[in-house]
Amino acid sequence: MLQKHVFGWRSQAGRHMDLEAFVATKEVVSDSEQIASDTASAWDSLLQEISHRPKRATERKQDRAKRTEQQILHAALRVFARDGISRSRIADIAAEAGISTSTLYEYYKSKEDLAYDVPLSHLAEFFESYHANAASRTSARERLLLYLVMSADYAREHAEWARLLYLEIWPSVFVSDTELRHSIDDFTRVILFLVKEGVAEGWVSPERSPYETVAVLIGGVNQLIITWLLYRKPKNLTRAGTEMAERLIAMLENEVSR
Amino acid sequence: MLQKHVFGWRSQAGRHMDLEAFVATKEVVSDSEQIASDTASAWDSLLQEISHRPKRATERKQDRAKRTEQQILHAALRVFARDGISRSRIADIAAEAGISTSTLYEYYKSKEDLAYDVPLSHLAEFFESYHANAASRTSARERLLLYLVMSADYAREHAEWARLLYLEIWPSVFVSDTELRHSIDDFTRVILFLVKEGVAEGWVSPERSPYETVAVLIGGVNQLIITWLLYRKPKNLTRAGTEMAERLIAMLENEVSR
DNA sequence: CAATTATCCGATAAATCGTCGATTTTACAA
DNA sequence: TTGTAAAATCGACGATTTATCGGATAATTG
Repeated sequence: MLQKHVFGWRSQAGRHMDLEAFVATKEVVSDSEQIASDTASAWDSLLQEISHRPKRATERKQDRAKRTEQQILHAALRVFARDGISRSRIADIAAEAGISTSTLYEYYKSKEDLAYDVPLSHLAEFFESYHANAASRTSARERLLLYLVMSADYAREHAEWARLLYLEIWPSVFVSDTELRHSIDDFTRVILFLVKEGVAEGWVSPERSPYETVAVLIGGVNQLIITWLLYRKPKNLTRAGTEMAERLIAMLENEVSR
Repeated sequence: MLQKHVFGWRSQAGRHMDLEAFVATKEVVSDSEQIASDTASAWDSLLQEISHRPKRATERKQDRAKRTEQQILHAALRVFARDGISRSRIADIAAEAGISTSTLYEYYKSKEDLAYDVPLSHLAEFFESYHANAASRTSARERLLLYLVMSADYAREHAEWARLLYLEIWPSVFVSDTELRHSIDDFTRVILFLVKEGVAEGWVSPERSPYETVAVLIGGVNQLIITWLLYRKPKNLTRAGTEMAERLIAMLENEVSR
């Protein structure tokens, strides 16, 4: 059981992207076509990396077990979203999944462990969904707009999951050193990347710290989502998310064009 | 024990402010002096209300007990901030406070109950501190700037408390129907009030939903604070908070002056 | 089909929460 | 000061929940 911690846990696969991108952009190039292509490839690598981050170290051998794992995750999401993590009982989740309590412990070593694994699959799905939709967008501005709009809309579509992630897990300190933390960090890395591209494209002020700009963007959208999750206001989250995203980007543009 | 829930709990005192403010501003007035005075009084009433929101229904009779209550709150803050709420043990908190576990239950009926009471006193202190500092500011713009800057700075000064509030409690759904939820709502009400004043003063766009504007402001500042709590970046939170606040307000101003 | 491994579960240990009655301390009036 | 009722404290104990372990059952492999 301890072995799980020592290795196999939190694989480092896919961590080489930064180096590759670094090498790629350091190549001596002369025409802007080449540069654009490099940037594009860095963008693809980033998306590739974040959607392929490995989920679990231990892989189940039997089909039945894979089904059980899915049932546990599904049941846990339902129960956690209904009762909140701290009020939820492992026994309830196991019952909901149609297995015994001890079987659940065969899959997850603690309630905390389970809670941190539940949001992962949806997060990966979001990244994949974004990856598909972003293919047609060429400018960083369009990509960023889509990203912000989609994150609000995804929360609306998967309210149980969003409730768990945004209201209970996202800010928690104790997610550190967790696969989930890496995925959450990935979420912000995408925005950071696009903001830096925005500077290159000339519609984001180079005078401002990109990190501060990221905080403004994520903060605004998340605050909107959290308010919706808590009070179901605004009624139409999709539209509010679009308006918020467009407004935030327009605000950034205003900073340079004056 | 159930009685505690039925009454005495979550006092409604101070809930009449809205009505009073409504009546005041509906008075027929002709000159702008009078309007300004009314607005000022509404502002004072708001600050008055939020800093005097009653803390607990049950008041301790003995000096020793009041000291004990303080010791519990102090110990709980330390332990919660160190271990996180869910990992903290009531026994540890009691030990840290120098009392027995059963005595602690004499004061708080559950760990959850305790966790939701801990942030209250600091929140009240923040409001009082702001109230004092805001006295010299006359425009809504200055008051809002001060509010945002002070909230970031207060988090820096009281990092343990901020860690508890921002990373564990603020977004939690289960704070609903709690005295704490009212205080957190108060926090946003102040900003909402100032945003609406900003529209009247002409530097906030009337085309935008005030609620959306509030989300942008709170979201940006909170995201900054959360990032600092998690990663201690940016190093200098006070300066970063000031920059963030000034930037956000400038962004709002940009929306109208073009 | 036998051997091996993976999965599942009932029984039970361990940890933590929360309660109760008895005891001590405090506030205060006489 | 002292008696007394109320307030506060605590140790012992019950209840709930988390987590473990060894064996039974099912799947896989050769």
